[in-house]
Amino acid sequence: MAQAVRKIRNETPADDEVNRTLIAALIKDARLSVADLARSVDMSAPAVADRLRKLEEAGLIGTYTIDADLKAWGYPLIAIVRIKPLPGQLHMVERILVETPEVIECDKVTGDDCFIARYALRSIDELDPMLDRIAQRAQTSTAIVKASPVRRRMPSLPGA
Amino acid sequence: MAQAVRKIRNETPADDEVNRTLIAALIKDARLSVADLARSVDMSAPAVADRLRKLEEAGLIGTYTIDADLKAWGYPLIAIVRIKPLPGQLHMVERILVETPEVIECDKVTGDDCFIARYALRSIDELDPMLDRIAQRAQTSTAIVKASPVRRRMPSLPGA
DNA sequence: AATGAAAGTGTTTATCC
DNA sequence: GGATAAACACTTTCATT
Repeated sequence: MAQAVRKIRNETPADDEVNRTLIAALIKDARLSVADLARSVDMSAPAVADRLRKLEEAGLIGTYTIDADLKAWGYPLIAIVRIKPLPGQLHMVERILVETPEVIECDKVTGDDCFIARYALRSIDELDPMLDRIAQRAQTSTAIVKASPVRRRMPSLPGA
Repeated sequence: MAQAVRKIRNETPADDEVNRTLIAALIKDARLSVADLARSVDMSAPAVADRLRKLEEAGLIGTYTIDADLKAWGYPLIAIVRIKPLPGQLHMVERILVETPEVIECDKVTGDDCFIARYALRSIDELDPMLDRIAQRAQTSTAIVKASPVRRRMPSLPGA
């Protein structure tokens, strides 16, 4: 009975303490072996491998990837730029943003500004040339990141 | 001679075609076995394991982690909020941002606004309550993400 | 949905080049 | 800095519950 109720409410595989533990462990170290993960939740390796497969299918685990400090990659400066394309220039501006490797993230948003882009820069000297690429096609407003009180993180898991 | 010159210019381990291949492969799938990575660059597994260790030490590989679509986690909405704390409220505002799990990224920036925060929201109904937490302490300006032309990515590797 | 056992791979250390 | 070999550990499949 309680089992049936639980099943109905269990919309995603993360609505389960074990799966939340596995995901939290993989956020910290995506290369942990299935054997290690299994030991940490006191289960067999095949059972954990099966859970991982289901978490991947459900999208709760999207991809396994690496993170690195941009400073170590030679990009000590981050700029956040609000971009308001001039009439008729929206598609061209978007294309330039997508094709510029220094643009490490770009969102299209509601409101007066249309795009918010994050640039990784090797030095402050790169900022002007970078913005010149869209200066004729958009109004821009730039902020330089001085500190990052919250580094990229995932929010609480569903059911946590 | 050429070897010596190359050594001098070789400031980081990524200034090397093999290492760039390894990093690119791990960005796509951080769980690739050392054996698979070794085959992809036509080297032995111990040699590749040694390179990974050095890339980790140099910070070019920071952490192995997972990425997931926030929709699959139950957060279909992203808001980007510019935050200008009222006089004397800066530290309290920063503390609230850090302690709010829905704030998945927050940068302190130059210019008129002080913080730029990214919120993951379960529904549009969550937006007002979320901003109310800092409304008495800061002026805010909110944009809702409609699309993401550039999803989080790393810029070009040094030497690439 | 989980376990245990077995076969196939992968990892790691030591040694040598 | 890289290769090989051997010991050890992990992964994956299958039969069972």
